[in-house]
Amino acid sequence: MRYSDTHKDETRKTVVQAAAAAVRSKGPEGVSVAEVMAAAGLTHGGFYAHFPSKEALVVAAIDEAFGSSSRRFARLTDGATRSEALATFVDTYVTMRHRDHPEGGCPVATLSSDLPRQGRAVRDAYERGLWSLVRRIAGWLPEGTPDPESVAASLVAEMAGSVLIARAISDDAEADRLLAAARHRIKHRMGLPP
Amino acid sequence: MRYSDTHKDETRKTVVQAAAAAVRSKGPEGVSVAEVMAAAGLTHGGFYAHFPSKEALVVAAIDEAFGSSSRRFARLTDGATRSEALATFVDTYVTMRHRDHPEGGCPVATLSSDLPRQGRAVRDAYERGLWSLVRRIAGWLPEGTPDPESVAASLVAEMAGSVLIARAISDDAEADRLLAAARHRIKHRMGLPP
DNA sequence: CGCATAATATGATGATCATCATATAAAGGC
DNA sequence: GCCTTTATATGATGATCATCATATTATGCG
Repeated sequence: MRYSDTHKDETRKTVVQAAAAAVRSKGPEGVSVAEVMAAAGLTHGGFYAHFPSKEALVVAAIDEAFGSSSRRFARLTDGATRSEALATFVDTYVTMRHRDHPEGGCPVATLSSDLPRQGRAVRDAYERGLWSLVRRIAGWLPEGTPDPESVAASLVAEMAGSVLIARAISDDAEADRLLAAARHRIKHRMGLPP
Repeated sequence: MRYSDTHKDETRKTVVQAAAAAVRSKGPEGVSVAEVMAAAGLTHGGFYAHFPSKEALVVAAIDEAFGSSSRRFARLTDGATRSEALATFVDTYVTMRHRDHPEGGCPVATLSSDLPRQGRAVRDAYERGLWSLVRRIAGWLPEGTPDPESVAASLVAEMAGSVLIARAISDDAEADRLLAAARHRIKHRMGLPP
């Protein structure tokens, strides 16, 4: 073994992270293999030593995107009560920062409309990530909430939809106003303090 | 004038309608000029006699998509009261039929994540259509609703988000369950009868 | 310090696509 | 029925891209 045992794995990880950002900012079709490799500091040629196809990269990128969001929220809500965690989530998600940084944001608010056009492997990866997000949120709902998964899915729908709409609005102040209103409405509905 | 005055206009309209469907089912980048022309019963060559660029076609397609949705709902809600119109809208939008037919559905639930990556002309067309949808819905809210536009935008967010999520869920029964739950929750919140 | 090999780079290849140049066809006035 | 003009078709062109074949580099063992 001429290179360290971990060298290739580390390279692969770098590529996947570059892809996770690129896929979110430019879409699965909008990004080229060469571009991702360049972003990872490499050239396109070595790509097929790491992935059997571009689709496999997209799958890994989606897993990574959901995973890193998930890890970030786990950190943010560590030790918080259910309602604190939920409030933190809403306050972090429905924001101008999220609107303006799709590359690091929630894949649901970035890839949703591309998804039905992707191959099965990509759709499966997305669905896995989506369910894990929904289940996490369902776990933050008040105990005894009936059908918590569908409530959580509705919440994700409204939050992601709000960010998507805010992205379509060119006027920053207007977008900000809509996001703030959505945030307050959601928190009010969930019985959270403003 | 060797062809009838309206011949070219009619052809153009056919092309735009084909594009409106194609853009929604395959995305602005996923669709090719030749494909759209073929769907309209033509070959690709004549395209530039009708449009200066593919982008111009996408703009026209988005206008048409929003316009035809808008005309359909105007027909459906003709003569209805505000709350009837709103209920009809929710019951038509948050459905499996809409989930399964993006090509004829709401552009918000189909193009949202592609949009930030498009050129200004396309984004402007989308924003125009989005605002007109939001204003239409705002007009159906109970009189005296404060900040009706942001309430309407939230509604669109939740409805479009629900359809997007339902499209990501491979299990039809599960998707149906989520949509029904979202529909009931939205109507309940708006004070509408189930 | 050189060598075997894993990791990456360079450089095709063939496909798809927007765009454009040129050729053909259709349609109504004469 | 023919001829002019408008509308459409055929057929490049150059760009981008996924994929693959081959060359080069870098690493640590002997």
